[in-house]
Amino acid sequence: MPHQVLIARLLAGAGLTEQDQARLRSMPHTSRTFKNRDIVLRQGDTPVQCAVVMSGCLIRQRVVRERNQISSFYLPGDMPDLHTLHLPVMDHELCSVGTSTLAFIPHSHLRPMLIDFPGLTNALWRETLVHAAIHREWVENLGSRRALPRVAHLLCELATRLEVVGLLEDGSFRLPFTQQDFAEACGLSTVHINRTIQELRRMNLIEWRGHTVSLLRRKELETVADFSPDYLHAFKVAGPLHGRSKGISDQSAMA
Amino acid sequence: MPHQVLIARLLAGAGLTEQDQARLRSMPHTSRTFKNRDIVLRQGDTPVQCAVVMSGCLIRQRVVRERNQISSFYLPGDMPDLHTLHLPVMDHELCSVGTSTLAFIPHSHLRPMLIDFPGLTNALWRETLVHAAIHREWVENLGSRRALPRVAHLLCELATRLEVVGLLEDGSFRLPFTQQDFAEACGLSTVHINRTIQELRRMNLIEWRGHTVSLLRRKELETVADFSPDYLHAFKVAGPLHGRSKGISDQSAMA
DNA sequence: CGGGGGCTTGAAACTGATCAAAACGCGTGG
DNA sequence: CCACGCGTTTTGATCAGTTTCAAGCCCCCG
Repeated sequence: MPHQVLIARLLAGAGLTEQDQARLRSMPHTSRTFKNRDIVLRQGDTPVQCAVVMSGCLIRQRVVRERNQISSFYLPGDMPDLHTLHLPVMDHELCSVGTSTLAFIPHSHLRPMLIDFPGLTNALWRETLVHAAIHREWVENLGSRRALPRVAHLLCELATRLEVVGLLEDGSFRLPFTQQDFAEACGLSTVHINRTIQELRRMNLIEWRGHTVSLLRRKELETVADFSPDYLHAFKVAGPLHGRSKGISDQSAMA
Repeated sequence: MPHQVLIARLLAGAGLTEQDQARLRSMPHTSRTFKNRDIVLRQGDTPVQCAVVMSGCLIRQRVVRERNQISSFYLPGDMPDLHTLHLPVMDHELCSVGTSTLAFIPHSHLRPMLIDFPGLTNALWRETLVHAAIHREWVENLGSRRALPRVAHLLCELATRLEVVGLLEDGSFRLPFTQQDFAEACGLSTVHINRTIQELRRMNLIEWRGHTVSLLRRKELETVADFSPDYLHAFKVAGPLHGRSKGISDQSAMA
Protein backbone atom coordinates (compact mmCIF):
# COMPACT_ATOMS: atom_id res chain seq x y z
CA MET A 1 0.00 0.00 0.00
CA PRO A 2 2.03 2.97 -1.10
CA HIS A 3 -1.07 5.04 -0.57
CA GLN A 4 -1.00 5.08 3.19
CA VAL A 5 2.68 5.87 3.42
CA LEU A 6 2.42 8.56 0.80
CA ILE A 7 -0.77 10.06 2.15
CA ALA A 8 0.70 10.21 5.63
CA ARG A 9 3.78 11.88 4.29
CA LEU A 10 1.95 14.43 2.22
CA LEU A 11 -0.48 15.17 5.03
CA ALA A 12 2.49 15.88 7.28
CA GLY A 13 3.28 18.78 5.03
CA ALA A 14 0.54 20.18 2.88
CA GLY A 15 -3.17 19.77 3.23
CA LEU A 16 -4.97 17.22 1.11
CA THR A 17 -8.67 17.17 0.45
CA GLU A 18 -10.66 13.98 0.72
CA GLN A 19 -10.80 13.88 -3.07
CA ASP A 20 -7.03 14.19 -3.29
CA GLN A 21 -6.62 11.32 -0.86
CA ALA A 22 -9.14 9.20 -2.66
CA ARG A 23 -7.34 9.83 -5.91
CA LEU A 24 -4.05 8.76 -4.37
CA ARG A 25 -5.62 5.55 -3.16
CA SER A 26 -6.61 4.66 -6.69
CA MET A 27 -3.08 4.81 -8.06
CA PRO A 28 -1.87 1.68 -9.79
CA HIS A 29 1.54 0.54 -8.66
CA THR A 30 3.99 -2.28 -8.60
CA SER A 31 6.22 -3.16 -5.69
CA ARG A 32 9.70 -4.49 -5.62
CA THR A 33 12.13 -5.41 -2.90
CA PHE A 34 15.83 -4.63 -3.15
CA LYS A 35 18.68 -6.22 -1.25
CA ASN A 36 21.59 -4.46 0.35
CA ARG A 37 23.58 -2.47 -2.21
CA ASP A 38 21.25 -3.24 -5.09
CA ILE A 39 21.27 -0.47 -7.66
CA VAL A 40 17.77 0.89 -8.14
CA LEU A 41 18.63 3.38 -10.87
CA ARG A 42 21.87 4.19 -12.61
CA GLN A 43 23.24 7.48 -13.80
CA GLY A 44 21.89 8.05 -17.30
CA ASP A 45 18.71 6.06 -16.79
CA THR A 46 15.44 7.62 -17.92
CA PRO A 47 12.82 5.90 -15.80
CA VAL A 48 9.16 5.97 -16.79
CA GLN A 49 7.88 5.62 -13.26
CA CYS A 50 8.41 7.18 -9.86
CA ALA A 51 9.35 5.31 -6.74
CA VAL A 52 7.99 5.67 -3.23
CA VAL A 53 10.13 4.26 -0.44
CA MET A 54 7.88 1.91 1.51
CA SER A 55 10.50 0.57 3.86
CA GLY A 56 14.26 0.62 4.11
CA CYS A 57 16.57 3.27 2.84
CA LEU A 58 18.13 4.50 -0.40
CA ILE A 59 21.14 6.67 -1.05
CA ARG A 60 21.81 8.95 -3.97
CA GLN A 61 25.46 8.80 -4.93
CA ARG A 62 27.99 9.52 -7.61
CA VAL A 63 31.70 9.08 -8.01
CA VAL A 64 33.52 12.39 -7.84
CA ARG A 65 37.27 12.48 -8.08
CA GLU A 66 37.64 8.74 -7.45
CA ARG A 67 35.57 9.14 -4.32
CA ASN A 68 31.99 8.15 -3.84
CA GLN A 69 29.92 11.09 -2.68
CA ILE A 70 26.48 10.55 -1.20
CA SER A 71 24.22 13.53 -1.74
CA SER A 72 20.93 12.31 -0.26
CA PHE A 73 19.32 9.77 1.96
CA TYR A 74 15.79 8.63 1.18
CA LEU A 75 13.68 7.24 3.96
CA PRO A 76 10.20 5.71 4.03
CA GLY A 77 7.69 8.07 2.45
CA ASP A 78 10.29 9.78 0.27
CA MET A 79 10.15 9.75 -3.51
CA PRO A 80 13.77 9.58 -4.60
CA ASP A 81 13.22 10.04 -8.32
CA LEU A 82 10.18 12.26 -8.36
CA HIS A 83 12.19 14.78 -10.35
CA THR A 84 12.29 12.46 -13.35
CA LEU A 85 8.80 13.69 -14.13
CA HIS A 86 10.44 16.90 -15.32
CA LEU A 87 14.14 16.08 -15.64
CA PRO A 88 14.06 12.72 -17.36
CA VAL A 89 17.72 11.71 -17.07
CA MET A 90 19.07 10.51 -13.72
CA ASP A 91 22.33 12.23 -12.96
CA HIS A 92 23.08 10.06 -9.96
CA GLU A 93 22.83 6.49 -8.90
CA LEU A 94 20.17 5.30 -6.48
CA CYS A 95 21.25 2.44 -4.29
CA SER A 96 19.46 0.46 -1.64
CA VAL A 97 21.16 0.24 1.73
CA GLY A 98 19.91 -2.75 3.60
CA THR A 99 16.71 -4.38 2.38
CA SER A 100 14.18 -1.91 1.09
CA THR A 101 10.83 -2.04 -0.61
CA LEU A 102 9.74 0.41 -3.27
CA ALA A 103 6.41 1.06 -4.89
CA PHE A 104 6.49 2.33 -8.47
CA ILE A 105 3.87 4.52 -10.08
CA PRO A 106 4.02 5.13 -13.84
CA HIS A 107 4.69 8.64 -15.10
CA SER A 108 1.88 8.05 -17.54
CA HIS A 109 -0.46 7.75 -14.62
CA LEU A 110 0.97 10.61 -12.57
CA ARG A 111 0.95 13.22 -15.31
CA PRO A 112 -2.76 13.34 -16.05
CA MET A 113 -3.51 12.93 -12.36
CA LEU A 114 -1.49 16.02 -11.52
CA ILE A 115 -3.29 18.07 -14.14
CA ASP A 116 -6.67 17.12 -12.74
CA PHE A 117 -5.69 17.50 -9.08
CA PRO A 118 -3.74 20.70 -8.47
CA GLY A 119 -3.71 19.93 -4.76
CA LEU A 120 -1.65 16.84 -5.43
CA THR A 121 0.65 18.79 -7.72
CA ASN A 122 1.25 21.25 -4.93
CA ALA A 123 1.86 18.52 -2.39
CA LEU A 124 4.42 16.77 -4.58
CA TRP A 125 6.04 20.00 -5.66
CA ARG A 126 6.31 20.85 -2.01
CA GLU A 127 8.06 17.54 -1.40
CA THR A 128 10.71 18.41 -3.94
CA LEU A 129 11.12 21.80 -2.28
CA VAL A 130 11.66 20.21 1.10
CA HIS A 131 14.36 18.04 -0.40
CA ALA A 132 15.94 21.13 -1.92
CA ALA A 133 15.96 22.67 1.55
CA ILE A 134 17.66 19.55 2.89
CA HIS A 135 20.28 19.86 0.18
CA ARG A 136 20.93 23.44 1.17
CA GLU A 137 21.34 22.34 4.75
CA TRP A 138 23.89 19.79 3.62
CA VAL A 139 25.75 22.52 1.79
CA GLU A 140 25.91 24.47 5.01
CA ASN A 141 26.87 21.39 6.94
CA LEU A 142 29.73 20.50 4.63
CA GLY A 143 30.82 24.07 4.13
CA SER A 144 30.71 25.38 7.68
CA ARG A 145 30.90 22.67 10.29
CA ARG A 146 33.83 20.59 11.31
CA ALA A 147 33.74 16.87 11.78
CA LEU A 148 32.05 16.52 15.16
CA PRO A 149 29.11 18.87 14.69
CA ARG A 150 28.82 17.77 11.08
CA VAL A 151 28.30 14.14 11.96
CA ALA A 152 26.06 15.09 14.86
CA HIS A 153 23.97 17.22 12.53
CA LEU A 154 23.44 14.38 10.12
CA LEU A 155 22.37 12.11 12.96
CA CYS A 156 19.89 14.72 14.16
CA GLU A 157 18.48 15.07 10.68
CA LEU A 158 18.02 11.35 10.26
CA ALA A 159 16.42 11.01 13.67
CA THR A 160 14.01 13.84 12.97
CA ARG A 161 13.05 12.58 9.56
CA LEU A 162 12.51 9.08 10.91
CA GLU A 163 10.51 10.49 13.77
CA VAL A 164 8.14 12.10 11.29
CA VAL A 165 7.31 8.70 9.85
CA GLY A 166 7.15 7.02 13.22
CA LEU A 167 10.40 5.08 12.96
CA LEU A 168 12.06 6.65 15.96
CA GLU A 169 11.47 4.72 19.16
CA ASP A 170 12.59 6.35 22.31
CA GLY A 171 15.49 8.10 20.66
CA SER A 172 16.61 4.95 18.87
CA PHE A 173 16.39 3.98 15.26
CA ARG A 174 17.63 1.36 12.89
CA LEU A 175 20.36 2.62 10.61
CA PRO A 176 21.53 0.33 7.82
CA PHE A 177 24.55 2.48 7.02
CA THR A 178 28.17 1.62 7.56
CA GLN A 179 30.59 4.18 8.89
CA GLN A 180 31.92 4.41 5.38
CA ASP A 181 28.49 5.52 4.14
CA PHE A 182 28.57 8.23 6.73
CA ALA A 183 32.02 9.25 5.59
CA GLU A 184 30.81 9.50 2.01
CA ALA A 185 27.87 11.63 3.03
CA CYS A 186 29.86 13.91 5.31
CA GLY A 187 32.83 14.42 3.03
CA LEU A 188 35.19 12.91 5.61
CA SER A 189 37.46 9.89 5.63
CA THR A 190 36.25 6.65 7.12
CA VAL A 191 38.96 6.78 9.73
CA HIS A 192 37.98 10.22 10.84
CA ILE A 193 34.31 9.32 10.93
CA ASN A 194 35.17 6.48 13.22
CA ARG A 195 37.09 8.75 15.56
CA THR A 196 34.32 11.30 15.50
CA ILE A 197 31.72 8.70 16.40
CA GLN A 198 33.91 7.53 19.23
CA GLU A 199 34.10 11.09 20.44
CA LEU A 200 30.31 11.36 20.35
CA ARG A 201 30.11 8.13 22.31
CA ARG A 202 32.66 9.37 24.82
CA MET A 203 30.54 12.49 25.29
CA ASN A 204 27.60 10.22 26.05
CA LEU A 205 25.58 11.75 23.24
CA ILE A 206 24.96 8.64 21.19
CA GLU A 207 25.14 4.88 21.17
CA TRP A 208 25.82 3.17 17.88
CA ARG A 209 26.19 -0.57 17.90
CA GLY A 210 25.57 -2.67 14.86
CA HIS A 211 22.71 -1.13 12.98
CA THR A 212 21.07 0.58 15.89
CA VAL A 213 21.67 4.19 16.85
CA SER A 214 20.40 5.78 20.03
CA LEU A 215 20.46 9.45 20.72
CA LEU A 216 21.07 9.99 24.41
CA ARG A 217 20.56 13.51 25.64
CA ARG A 218 19.08 14.68 22.40
CA LYS A 219 18.99 18.34 23.32
CA GLU A 220 22.71 18.42 24.02
CA LEU A 221 23.36 16.58 20.79
CA GLU A 222 21.34 19.16 18.88
CA THR A 223 23.30 21.92 20.56
CA VAL A 224 26.58 20.34 19.58
CA ALA A 225 25.23 19.82 16.08
CA ASP A 226 23.86 23.33 15.86
CA PHE A 227 20.71 21.64 14.65
CA SER A 228 17.33 23.21 14.19
CA PRO A 229 14.63 21.11 12.49
CA ASP A 230 12.93 24.04 10.78
CA TYR A 231 14.40 23.31 7.39
CA LEU A 232 12.69 19.94 7.27
CA HIS A 233 9.32 21.72 7.16
CA ALA A 234 7.72 18.66 8.67
CA PHE A 235 5.21 18.01 11.38
CA LYS A 236 5.60 15.16 13.73
CA VAL A 237 2.79 12.65 13.39
CA ALA A 238 1.88 9.60 15.40
CA GLY A 239 3.07 7.13 12.81
CA PRO A 240 3.21 6.47 9.09
CA LEU A 241 -0.02 4.54 9.05
CA HIS A 242 -2.06 7.00 11.04
CA GLY A 243 -3.48 9.73 8.90
CA ARG A 244 -5.33 12.55 10.47
CA SER A 245 -8.58 11.88 8.75
CA LYS A 246 -10.69 11.85 11.89
CA GLY A 247 -8.96 14.45 14.03
CA ILE A 248 -9.94 18.02 13.57
CA SER A 249 -6.96 19.80 15.03
CA ASP A 250 -4.02 17.42 15.05
CA GLN A 251 -1.63 19.88 13.60
CA SER A 252 -3.04 23.01 15.13
CA ALA A 253 -0.29 22.98 17.73
CA MET A 254 2.21 23.27 14.94
CA ALA A 255 0.59 26.11 13.06
CA MET B 1 9.61 43.37 -18.54
CA PRO B 2 10.03 40.30 -16.36
CA HIS B 3 8.07 38.46 -19.02
CA GLN B 4 10.82 38.28 -21.59
CA VAL B 5 13.49 37.23 -19.14
CA LEU B 6 11.25 34.64 -17.57
CA ILE B 7 9.88 33.33 -20.84
CA ALA B 8 13.38 32.97 -22.23
CA ARG B 9 14.46 31.13 -19.13
CA LEU B 10 11.53 28.78 -19.07
CA LEU B 11 11.79 28.12 -22.79
CA ALA B 12 15.40 27.15 -22.28
CA GLY B 13 14.16 24.26 -20.19
CA ALA B 14 10.62 23.15 -20.68
CA GLY B 15 8.30 23.80 -23.56
CA LEU B 16 5.72 26.53 -23.32
CA THR B 17 2.67 26.85 -25.50
CA GLU B 18 1.69 30.16 -27.05
CA GLN B 19 -1.08 30.39 -24.48
CA ASP B 20 1.37 29.84 -21.65
CA GLN B 21 3.60 32.58 -22.96
CA ALA B 22 0.70 34.94 -23.46
CA ARG B 23 -0.41 34.28 -19.92
CA LEU B 24 3.06 35.06 -18.61
CA ARG B 25 3.03 38.34 -20.49
CA SER B 26 -0.11 39.41 -18.73
CA MET B 27 1.38 39.05 -15.24
CA PRO B 28 1.19 42.14 -13.08
CA HIS B 29 4.43 43.01 -11.41
CA THR B 30 6.41 45.63 -9.60
CA SER B 31 10.09 46.28 -10.01
CA ARG B 32 12.65 47.36 -7.52
CA THR B 33 16.36 48.01 -7.64
CA PHE B 34 18.69 46.97 -4.84
CA LYS B 35 22.14 48.28 -4.07
CA ASN B 36 25.19 46.30 -3.12
CA ARG B 37 24.58 44.24 0.03
CA ASP B 38 20.96 45.28 0.36
CA ILE B 39 18.93 42.60 2.09
CA VAL B 40 16.06 41.50 -0.13
CA LEU B 41 14.52 39.04 2.32
CA ARG B 42 15.47 38.05 5.84
CA GLN B 43 15.33 34.71 7.55
CA GLY B 44 11.85 34.36 9.00
CA ASP B 45 10.15 36.55 6.43
CA THR B 46 6.97 35.25 4.83
CA PRO B 47 6.80 37.08 1.53
CA VAL B 48 3.54 37.31 -0.41
CA GLN B 49 5.18 37.64 -3.78
CA CYS B 50 7.89 35.94 -5.81
CA ALA B 51 10.91 37.65 -7.27
CA VAL B 52 12.46 37.26 -10.70
CA VAL B 53 16.04 38.44 -11.06
CA MET B 54 16.05 40.88 -13.96
CA SER B 55 19.65 41.96 -13.68
CA GLY B 56 22.44 41.64 -11.18
CA CYS B 57 22.93 38.88 -8.69
CA LEU B 58 21.61 37.64 -5.35
CA ILE B 59 23.07 35.28 -2.80
CA ARG B 60 21.28 33.06 -0.34
CA GLN B 61 23.13 32.97 2.94
CA ARG B 62 22.90 32.16 6.62
CA VAL B 63 25.22 32.33 9.57
CA VAL B 64 26.37 28.90 10.65
CA ARG B 65 28.81 28.55 13.52
CA GLU B 66 29.74 32.26 13.42
CA ARG B 67 30.52 31.90 9.78
CA ASN B 68 28.48 33.12 6.89
CA GLN B 69 27.66 30.30 4.52
CA ILE B 70 26.38 31.04 1.04
CA SER B 71 24.22 28.24 -0.31
CA SER B 72 23.08 29.65 -3.65
CA PHE B 73 23.75 32.22 -6.29
CA TYR B 74 20.82 33.63 -8.25
CA LEU B 75 21.44 35.08 -11.67
CA PRO B 76 19.19 36.84 -14.17
CA GLY B 77 16.15 34.72 -14.94
CA ASP B 78 16.29 32.90 -11.60
CA MET B 79 13.47 33.07 -9.07
CA PRO B 80 15.20 33.01 -5.70
CA ASP B 81 12.13 32.70 -3.52
CA LEU B 82 9.83 30.71 -5.75
CA HIS B 83 9.62 28.12 -2.99
CA THR B 84 7.71 30.52 -0.75
CA LEU B 85 4.63 29.55 -2.75
CA HIS B 86 4.70 26.26 -0.84
CA LEU B 87 7.09 26.84 2.06
CA PRO B 88 6.06 30.26 3.29
CA VAL B 89 8.87 31.00 5.75
CA MET B 90 12.29 31.99 4.42
CA ASP B 91 14.96 30.00 6.18
CA HIS B 92 17.79 32.03 4.69
CA GLU B 93 18.62 35.58 3.89
CA LEU B 94 18.60 36.88 0.32
CA CYS B 95 21.12 39.59 -0.34
CA SER B 96 21.93 41.61 -3.43
CA VAL B 97 25.54 41.59 -4.54
CA GLY B 98 26.22 44.62 -6.65
CA THR B 99 23.26 46.49 -8.07
CA SER B 100 20.39 44.26 -9.04
CA THR B 101 16.85 44.66 -10.26
CA LEU B 102 14.02 42.38 -9.26
CA ALA B 103 10.50 42.01 -10.53
CA PHE B 104 7.90 40.87 -8.03
CA ILE B 105 4.76 38.92 -8.85
CA PRO B 106 2.13 38.41 -6.13
CA HIS B 107 1.45 34.92 -4.88
CA SER B 108 -2.21 35.78 -5.17
CA HIS B 109 -1.72 36.15 -8.88
CA LEU B 110 0.53 33.14 -9.36
CA ARG B 111 -1.61 30.61 -7.53
CA PRO B 112 -4.74 30.78 -9.69
CA MET B 113 -2.60 31.13 -12.77
CA LEU B 114 -0.81 27.87 -12.00
CA ILE B 115 -4.07 26.03 -11.52
CA ASP B 116 -5.33 27.16 -14.91
CA PHE B 117 -2.07 26.61 -16.77
CA PRO B 118 -0.49 23.27 -15.89
CA GLY B 119 2.23 23.93 -18.43
CA LEU B 120 3.39 26.88 -16.38
CA THR B 121 3.23 24.84 -13.20
CA ASN B 122 5.46 22.27 -14.78
CA ALA B 123 7.88 24.87 -16.04
CA LEU B 124 8.22 26.50 -12.63
CA TRP B 125 8.35 23.19 -10.81
CA ARG B 126 11.11 22.23 -13.18
CA GLU B 127 12.98 25.38 -12.26
CA THR B 128 12.94 24.41 -8.60
CA LEU B 129 14.17 20.95 -9.56
CA VAL B 130 17.08 22.40 -11.49
CA HIS B 131 18.04 24.40 -8.44
CA ALA B 132 17.82 21.27 -6.34
CA ALA B 133 20.21 19.63 -8.79
CA ILE B 134 22.56 22.56 -8.42
CA HIS B 135 22.43 22.16 -4.65
CA ARG B 136 23.33 18.51 -4.97
CA GLU B 137 26.25 19.46 -7.15
CA TRP B 138 27.40 21.86 -4.46
CA VAL B 139 27.19 19.07 -1.91
CA GLU B 140 29.46 17.01 -4.11
CA ASN B 141 31.74 19.95 -4.68
CA LEU B 142 32.11 20.70 -0.98
CA GLY B 143 32.26 17.08 0.03
CA SER B 144 34.65 15.67 -2.53
CA ARG B 145 36.85 18.27 -4.14
CA ARG B 146 39.74 20.13 -2.65
CA ALA B 147 40.26 23.82 -2.96
CA LEU B 148 41.56 24.18 -6.51
CA PRO B 149 39.01 22.06 -8.36
CA ARG B 150 36.31 23.29 -6.03
CA VAL B 151 36.83 26.92 -6.91
CA ALA B 152 37.28 26.05 -10.56
CA HIS B 153 34.02 24.14 -10.51
CA LEU B 154 32.13 27.09 -9.14
CA LEU B 155 33.59 29.33 -11.82
CA CYS B 156 32.55 26.88 -14.50
CA GLU B 157 29.04 26.73 -13.11
CA LEU B 158 28.69 30.47 -13.05
CA ALA B 159 30.04 30.82 -16.56
CA THR B 160 27.68 28.19 -17.89
CA ARG B 161 24.66 29.64 -16.17
CA LEU B 162 25.49 33.12 -17.40
CA GLU B 163 26.06 31.75 -20.86
CA VAL B 164 22.53 30.40 -20.89
CA VAL B 165 21.16 33.88 -20.39
CA GLY B 166 23.57 35.48 -22.82
CA LEU B 167 25.78 37.17 -20.25
CA LEU B 168 28.98 35.40 -21.18
CA GLU B 169 31.01 37.27 -23.76
CA ASP B 170 33.94 35.47 -25.21
CA GLY B 171 34.61 33.57 -22.02
CA SER B 172 34.36 36.68 -19.88
CA PHE B 173 31.67 37.78 -17.49
CA ARG B 174 31.02 40.36 -14.88
CA LEU B 175 31.19 38.99 -11.36
CA PRO B 176 30.16 41.28 -8.52
CA PHE B 177 31.53 38.94 -5.84
CA THR B 178 34.48 39.53 -3.59
CA GLN B 179 36.92 36.78 -2.84
CA GLN B 180 35.30 36.57 0.55
CA ASP B 181 31.97 35.75 -1.09
CA PHE B 182 33.68 32.95 -2.91
CA ALA B 183 35.17 31.74 0.33
CA GLU B 184 31.75 31.69 1.95
CA ALA B 185 30.29 29.74 -0.95
CA CYS B 186 33.14 27.24 -1.18
CA GLY B 187 33.52 26.58 2.52
CA LEU B 188 37.10 27.82 2.49
CA SER B 189 38.91 30.65 4.22
CA THR B 190 39.38 33.94 2.43
CA VAL B 191 43.12 33.53 2.57
CA HIS B 192 43.00 30.14 0.96
CA ILE B 193 40.58 31.30 -1.72
CA ASN B 194 43.04 34.00 -2.58
CA ARG B 195 45.88 31.53 -2.91
CA THR B 196 43.74 29.20 -4.95
CA ILE B 197 42.78 31.95 -7.35
CA GLN B 198 46.40 32.87 -7.73
CA GLU B 199 47.15 29.28 -8.54
CA LEU B 200 44.45 29.27 -11.21
CA ARG B 201 45.95 32.45 -12.63
CA ARG B 202 49.42 30.95 -12.58
CA MET B 203 48.07 27.99 -14.52
CA ASN B 204 46.73 30.43 -17.10
CA LEU B 205 43.22 29.15 -16.65
CA ILE B 206 41.54 32.34 -15.58
CA GLU B 207 41.90 36.06 -15.33
CA TRP B 208 40.15 37.84 -12.51
CA ARG B 209 40.68 41.53 -12.18
CA GLY B 210 38.24 43.76 -10.43
CA HIS B 211 34.79 42.50 -11.23
CA THR B 212 35.62 40.82 -14.49
CA VAL B 213 36.45 37.16 -14.81
CA SER B 214 37.75 35.55 -17.98
CA LEU B 215 38.03 31.85 -18.52
CA LEU B 216 41.07 31.17 -20.66
CA ARG B 217 41.34 27.65 -21.99
CA ARG B 218 37.90 26.70 -20.81
CA LYS B 219 38.25 23.03 -21.64
CA GLU B 220 41.30 22.68 -19.45
CA LEU B 221 39.57 24.56 -16.69
CA GLU B 222 36.62 22.20 -16.89
CA THR B 223 38.98 19.27 -16.74
CA VAL B 224 40.67 20.63 -13.64
CA ALA B 225 37.25 21.35 -12.16
CA ASP B 226 35.91 17.94 -13.10
CA PHE B 227 32.97 19.90 -14.48
CA SER B 228 30.19 18.59 -16.63
CA PRO B 229 27.25 20.93 -17.31
CA ASP B 230 24.63 18.19 -17.44
CA TYR B 231 23.27 18.91 -13.99
CA LEU B 232 22.24 22.39 -15.03
CA HIS B 233 19.71 20.86 -17.42
CA ALA B 234 19.91 23.97 -19.54
CA PHE B 235 20.22 24.65 -23.20
CA LYS B 236 22.31 27.43 -24.50
CA VAL B 237 20.21 30.03 -26.27
CA ALA B 238 21.20 33.03 -28.28
CA GLY B 239 20.30 35.44 -25.54
CA PRO B 240 17.74 36.13 -22.88
CA LEU B 241 15.54 38.08 -25.24
CA HIS B 242 15.34 35.53 -28.00
CA GLY B 243 12.66 32.99 -27.37
CA ARG B 244 11.97 30.19 -29.77
CA SER B 245 8.38 31.14 -30.32
CA LYS B 246 8.21 30.54 -34.02
CA GLY B 247 9.57 27.01 -34.12
CA ILE B 248 7.09 24.22 -34.23
CA SER B 249 9.17 21.54 -32.60
CA ASP B 250 11.21 23.35 -29.99
CA GLN B 251 10.94 20.68 -27.39
CA SER B 252 10.40 17.66 -29.53
CA ALA B 253 14.00 16.64 -29.04
CA MET B 254 13.38 16.40 -25.34
CA ALA B 255 10.26 14.27 -25.37
C1' DC C 1 44.16 63.36 -1.14
C1' DG C 2 42.60 60.47 2.43
C1' DG C 3 40.25 56.42 4.01
C1' DG C 4 38.87 51.88 3.83
C1' DG C 5 37.66 47.70 1.85
C1' DG C 6 39.60 44.14 -0.52
C1' DC C 7 43.63 41.73 -1.88
C1' DT C 8 48.15 39.72 -0.82
C1' DT C 9 51.81 37.66 1.90
C1' DG C 10 54.13 34.99 5.71
C1' DA C 11 54.52 31.88 9.63
C1' DA C 12 52.59 28.78 12.88
C1' DA C 13 48.96 25.77 14.40
C1' DC C 14 45.58 22.36 13.56
C1' DT C 15 42.18 19.56 11.57
C1' DG C 16 41.56 15.84 8.98
C1' DA C 17 43.78 12.64 5.29
C1' DT C 18 46.46 8.81 4.30
C1' DC C 19 48.69 4.50 4.94
C1' DA C 20 49.09 0.28 7.26
C1' DA C 21 47.76 -3.20 10.15
C1' DA C 22 45.25 -5.43 13.71
C1' DA C 23 40.94 -6.79 16.00
C1' DC C 24 36.34 -7.62 15.68
C1' DG C 25 31.93 -9.55 14.30
C1' DC C 26 29.08 -12.19 11.66
C1' DG C 27 27.29 -15.22 8.20
C1' DT C 28 28.54 -19.41 5.67
C1' DG C 29 30.02 -23.81 4.81
C1' DG C 30 32.29 -27.77 6.42
C1' DC D 1 29.46 -26.50 16.40
C1' DC D 2 33.55 -24.72 14.91
C1' DA D 3 36.54 -22.63 11.42
C1' DC D 4 36.99 -19.82 7.91
C1' DG D 5 36.71 -15.53 5.39
C1' DC D 6 35.38 -11.16 4.41
C1' DG D 7 33.62 -6.73 5.44
C1' DT D 8 33.60 -3.44 9.01
C1' DT D 9 35.47 -1.17 12.91
C1' DT D 10 39.39 0.30 15.48
C1' DT D 11 44.09 1.93 16.41
C1' DG D 12 48.62 4.22 15.56
C1' DA D 13 51.84 7.11 13.13
C1' DT D 14 52.88 10.27 9.72
C1' DC D 15 51.70 13.68 6.36
C1' DA D 16 49.25 17.32 3.75
C1' DG D 17 45.87 20.79 3.06
C1' DT D 18 43.74 24.39 5.11
C1' DT D 19 43.00 27.69 8.90
C1' DT D 20 44.24 31.21 11.71
C1' DC D 21 46.50 35.32 13.00
C1' DA D 22 48.84 39.32 11.80
C1' DA D 23 50.50 42.68 9.02
C1' DG D 24 51.22 45.25 4.73
C1' DC D 25 49.72 46.75 0.27
C1' DC D 26 46.99 48.16 -3.42
C1' DC D 27 43.45 50.51 -5.48
C1' DC D 28 39.15 52.55 -5.86
C1' DC D 29 35.76 55.73 -4.14
C1' DG D 30 34.51 59.61 -1.87
